[in-house]
Amino acid sequence: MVTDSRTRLVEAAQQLFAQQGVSATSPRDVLAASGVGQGSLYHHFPTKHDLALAAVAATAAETLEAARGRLQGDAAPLDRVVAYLERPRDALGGCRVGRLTADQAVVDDDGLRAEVAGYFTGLIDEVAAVLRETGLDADAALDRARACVAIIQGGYVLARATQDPELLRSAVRGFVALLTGPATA
Amino acid sequence: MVTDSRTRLVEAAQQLFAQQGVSATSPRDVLAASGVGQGSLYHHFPTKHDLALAAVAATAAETLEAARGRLQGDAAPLDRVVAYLERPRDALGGCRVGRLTADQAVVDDDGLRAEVAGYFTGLIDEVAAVLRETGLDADAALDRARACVAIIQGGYVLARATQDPELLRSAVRGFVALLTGPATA
DNA sequence: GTCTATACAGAGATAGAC
DNA sequence: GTCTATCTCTGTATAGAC
Repeated sequence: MVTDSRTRLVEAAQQLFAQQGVSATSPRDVLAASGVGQGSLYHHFPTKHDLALAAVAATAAETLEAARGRLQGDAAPLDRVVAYLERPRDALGGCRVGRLTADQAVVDDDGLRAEVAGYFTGLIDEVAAVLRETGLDADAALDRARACVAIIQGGYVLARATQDPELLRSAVRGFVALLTGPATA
Repeated sequence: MVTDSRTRLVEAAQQLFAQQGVSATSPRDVLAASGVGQGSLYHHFPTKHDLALAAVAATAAETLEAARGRLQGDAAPLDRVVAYLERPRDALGGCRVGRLTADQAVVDDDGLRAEVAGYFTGLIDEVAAVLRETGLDADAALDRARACVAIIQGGYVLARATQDPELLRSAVRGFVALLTGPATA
């Protein structure tokens, strides 16, 4: 079965949003990338907003699921968090979800922002749950989980600003050294 | 002496870029905000790119200077870093410089990106220098300085995503607890 | 469901008068 | 140096045939 127009449109939009953001991506761009005709786009998605919502929701869900997979497993809790932090990333591309927070049109739209917010709260909750397994109390685990997620997002910013993936790795290294304590530092 | 057109244009552009980013801000927006006429804009800045360069450079320089001021002083080195991290910030607005890294047009432009990169490398160097005063070796200080800068940038992302300034403060709290060690944690 | 053609606003810039 | 008028291209969407 050939992929249908609707699916191709959403997948093309996801890719373009990851590269250029939502505001900078036009319906025409999506049409060209998907190979679908103009009539089809506006049949499936009456407005650009409808398409954006579908694409952002799909990206947020996929990304959160991947992270959840990594944070679960048999390894020791702290090791799983460190493995999550140190996982290879497309540093120069940036986070497909996090970058959207710089797009004012996304933040100003309740529907789009809810998808982005859901990704981050879901990810933070997951990390916090793993940290609590280490014996940390709930409040400290939440602060520390937010720091874990923030260090990745901030590392992306540094890497993109300097066009040097090493800055993401370096920031993570500095953080992990603090996280694992004097024993490993 | 009344502020001249050129200055008013740059200041208006700085404000608009902080709110909407570079790509999303049109020359017309800048004209309206500055109260200057169209002829003047294109007299002082032949293209939008010229104006963007002037405005981004000004913002990067101002922001870096402000940070330097905070990181110098008589307090103990680690206290100065913590004070820098914990300083009140416009969490929902985001970093005026860092947010630009999500704008592909900025990253793809060597001139604009150089201004953004200069801000971050300057800031990181400053933090690293202060951390070395604590006795940390150069490599560890650099990793840790990058983590400090990244935690702020990442905290902004979380705060904007959830529209809740508390997430920036919480991420910083989690990081500072690790940074100041068991003594304060 | 999909196609082509068309509409209309705004972005970015130029022209030429003052 | 500053003004108004104008130009072209693209973003976003609609119309109506197939």
